[in-house]
Amino acid sequence: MTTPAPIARVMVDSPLPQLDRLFDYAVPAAMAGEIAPGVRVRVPLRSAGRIADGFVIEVVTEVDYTGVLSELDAVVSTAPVLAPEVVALARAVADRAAGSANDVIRLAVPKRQVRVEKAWLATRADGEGDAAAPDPVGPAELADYPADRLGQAIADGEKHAVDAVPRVVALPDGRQVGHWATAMAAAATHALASGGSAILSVPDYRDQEQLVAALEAVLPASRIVHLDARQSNPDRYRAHLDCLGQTPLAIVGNRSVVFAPAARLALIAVWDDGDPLHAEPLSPYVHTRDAALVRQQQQGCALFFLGHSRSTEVERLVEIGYLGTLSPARNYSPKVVPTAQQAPQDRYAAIARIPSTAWREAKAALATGPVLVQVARPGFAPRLACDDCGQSARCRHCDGPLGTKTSSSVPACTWCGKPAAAWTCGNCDGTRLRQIGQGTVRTAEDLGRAFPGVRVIIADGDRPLLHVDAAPALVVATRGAEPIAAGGYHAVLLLDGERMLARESLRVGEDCLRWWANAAALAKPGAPVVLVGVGGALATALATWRPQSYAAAELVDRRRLRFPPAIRVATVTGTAETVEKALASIAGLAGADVLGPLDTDAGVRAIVRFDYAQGAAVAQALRAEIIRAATARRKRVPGKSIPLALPTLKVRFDDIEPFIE
DNA sequence: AAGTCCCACGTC
DNA sequence: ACGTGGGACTTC
Repeated sequence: MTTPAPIARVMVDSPLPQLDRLFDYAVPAAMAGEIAPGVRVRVPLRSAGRIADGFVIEVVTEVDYTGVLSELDAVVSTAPVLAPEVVALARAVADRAAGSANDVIRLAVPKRQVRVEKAWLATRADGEGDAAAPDPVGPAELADYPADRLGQAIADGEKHAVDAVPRVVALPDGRQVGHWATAMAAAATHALASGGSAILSVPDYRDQEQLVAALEAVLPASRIVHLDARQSNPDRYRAHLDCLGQTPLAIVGNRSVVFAPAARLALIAVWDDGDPLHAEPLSPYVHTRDAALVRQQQQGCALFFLGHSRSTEVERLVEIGYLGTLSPARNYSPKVVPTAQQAPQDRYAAIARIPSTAWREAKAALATGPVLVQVARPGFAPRLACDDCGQSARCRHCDGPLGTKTSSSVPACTWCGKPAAAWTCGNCDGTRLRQIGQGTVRTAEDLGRAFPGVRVIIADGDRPLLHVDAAPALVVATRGAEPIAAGGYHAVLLLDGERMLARESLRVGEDCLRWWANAAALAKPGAPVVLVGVGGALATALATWRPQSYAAAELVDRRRLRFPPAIRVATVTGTAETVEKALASIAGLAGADVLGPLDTDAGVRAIVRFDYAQGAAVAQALRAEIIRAATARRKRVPGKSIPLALPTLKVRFDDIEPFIE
């Protein structure tokens, strides 16, 4: 009996939507021993001359294709770098967003590094990886949550919104981290102890630093892997290869870590899912949260969304019963003091725009420890305007807004950085500039005068700072860049609430609450957190430490207005013709409506709104239209022989940018 | 995207 | 009758 000839089903790496599917190739006898799902191959495409890269997805003996099969051109390497569970995830999230699985795979598999790969293959051949017993892991205690609840949830593969404890804790080695990091690390130990991996996604390197520190306190270093954008490509590739092994690992990283290989996955935990850094800016724009939800469904692992506040998306999932909630065993609310703008009593406090309550709290706290001052923007004067007509000053080169970085520096563009030496107003020909607003630098200078003799520390994008000590100091930081103070801040002043709320976005409210809650969580227990100049529902939600109530109220509004995430949206951009056809293709679907189309700089744009239940149908229909637009014959302009550019159609799901309240 | 086939038109 | 150039078509 002869064994049937193997056929490799290959995902060809191409940006073309019509090629985003499997192609079947005969496997030459010489390659039969080398191919397996996940290996990189080179394949002929269309004609002998053209060779494309691809991944073997399956090896089968029978296929539906009736034509003559081409043969694989070459096996690039025998390392199975594209894991089957990653293929399934890429396909599913791409389908959900009417995008290409290839685009997701490009995010999921780092660029090949030959040396790194050879070294990995060599250790694998030795049997080293699997033969050596992995360092043992015991489940760490999840103090502050009801006994065993989180551990049980992981064992049972439950899905939860987890309310983080707003405290700073000291690790055994003395490092200070947010309590959330220790909770996430402890959850990871439960996953690993049960024989499964844990994927831990955080928005930025600052959070990653805390999480890694917390993990190192409870896990052997051999069980921790990081995969993030700041790594060099060889490091990233090495980490990727490590994830392919059989040893359960804690895999830490930023948004793309949800696509890391992890065969026996026991837990996905996402920290602060409302942070915009969790939104993937590359097509098909899959958010960490959505990828995590899809992957949980496919692999049946536990899923936690941890946060000091709650995104409206997670609140929706809680309300429909898709996610449960896990809260700390007792109340850990920070002591929040909302303060309307009051006339400051101290002259210097007036200059520094600090109301008297805040000034008194800061002064008292500075006797014993550090005080955090959160502001909206970095630099000295974040914005400049014409002193004559008041119009915002813009850059001559790129039209970006001008600002100054220090009290003495030349005004410069905040986008392109070019100095604006001899500025004249585009509106009235005025030449004098007026400073608008106060950034970290100016606030620090003003506070230095209001609190003479006190050490002032600045932390913002230009001056990153992760930690400050427990000695008295004024720490002026932009939102999201706040350092952790040893033992917690003795007072926290949230200064620019009004300014932050002035931003035009559907998410201002939840963003502000997230920024304030994350800053409040850095306070020492019982230390005052003064929210300046903001009242209403947001101030109440922060003061009562019930951010989920705010999210729930926000969701009520979004339902009334049919705004995301009450419904889903797809932004459809293209030519008048392609957009019209795309809209026609979904016209019959119940629960879908269309805003537009209207003309924009990027072409004709329409926004489709639809219920979650219609998501698959909408995505499928729009995907078909994308392929149709990409393969449509070029049309000839009557009378001319020049072909028009290919008709294009772009579709982006769940982008809230177009929605402004 | 890009190689190949094919048809139409042009020239001898 | 034969050459060639631009488009349409397809990718296992």
